[in-house]
Amino acid sequence: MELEEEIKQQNFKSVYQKVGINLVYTVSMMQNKHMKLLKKFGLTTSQFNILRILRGQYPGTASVNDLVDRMLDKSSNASRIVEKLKFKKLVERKVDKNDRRSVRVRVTESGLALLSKIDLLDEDFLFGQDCLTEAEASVLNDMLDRGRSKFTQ
Amino acid sequence: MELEEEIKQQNFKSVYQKVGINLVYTVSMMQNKHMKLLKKFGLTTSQFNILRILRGQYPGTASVNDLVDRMLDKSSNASRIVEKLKFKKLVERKVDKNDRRSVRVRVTESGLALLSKIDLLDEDFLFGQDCLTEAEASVLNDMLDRGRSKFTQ
DNA sequence: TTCATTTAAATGTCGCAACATATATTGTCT
DNA sequence: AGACAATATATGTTGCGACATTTAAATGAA
Repeated sequence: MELEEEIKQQNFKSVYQKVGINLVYTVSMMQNKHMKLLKKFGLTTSQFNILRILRGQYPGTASVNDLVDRMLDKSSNASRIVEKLKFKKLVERKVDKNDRRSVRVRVTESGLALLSKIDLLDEDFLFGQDCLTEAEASVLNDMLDRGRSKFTQ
Repeated sequence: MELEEEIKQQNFKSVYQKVGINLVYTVSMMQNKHMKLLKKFGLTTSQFNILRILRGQYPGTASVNDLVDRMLDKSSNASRIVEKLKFKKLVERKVDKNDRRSVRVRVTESGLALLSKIDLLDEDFLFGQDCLTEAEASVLNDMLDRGRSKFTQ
């Protein structure tokens, strides 16, 4: 369905304004649906993102600081999120021997198992071949990269 | 800057996965920056969205239900958001004469004035001609429309 | 060594969003 | 009319995110 119908707004000032609203609206729909999926596994979006970053490091570790850097939604609460994941035994923490201010976080076996269960369903949240050709997807990535340049602080 | 650098992740499973992450990341950057602008005017994103919808109806009104329907981030708290806007004298409320369950909400002069101040700065939050040609922007809108079809409930 | 500065993480506080439920009014069926 | 469902909004509760502050440890300069 076209955006105009979905949000019951007929006129945009420009095609650029429409892109802006379309981006926000589309991504918020994606995220809402994804959130509902994650909730079935007892995870919030932030918790899931952190687990995924940790999987990328496995069997190595990441510090809380690394996590903040790499999170899509940079959150100042990373340490509390890690705390919750630890409570669920999805990650383990250990003070860094070389720098005792720092904490090394590693995803557990059980965390990896949970992630791979979610992986199976996660494909559904992508614009896939049914929506875009690979070439189109590349173009889209490029446009996003160009657009994002305005927002890097 | 390319996504890979920004989030310090080198490999994606597919160009489609990269599109997904790119969308989330780019929109979250847009929104963060927009939020900071709105905060200077004492508004949250939801409050701003509601004001804009009401401007679209001006000098007419919208019910709380209309607002929920048209909000980009559908919120069950629309009535409390309206309450806050009323407290700031940016909107006024009146019980519907024909259906006394319903409330008619209208943006005030002062609300419109605030919106037009924000309008002046709002252009900066768009992918503009500096990023995309009009033709590209149309293609982007079309791709988003196609992608979004997977998420309509 | 000592003291200020920087860095990493944790914590306190506040407001908003999500979800469930309540209240008031209207519509519908018999 | 009376009972019950449907609709529109409001409200109670809970948990998370944003921001500021604190604690602890490392670094660096005098």
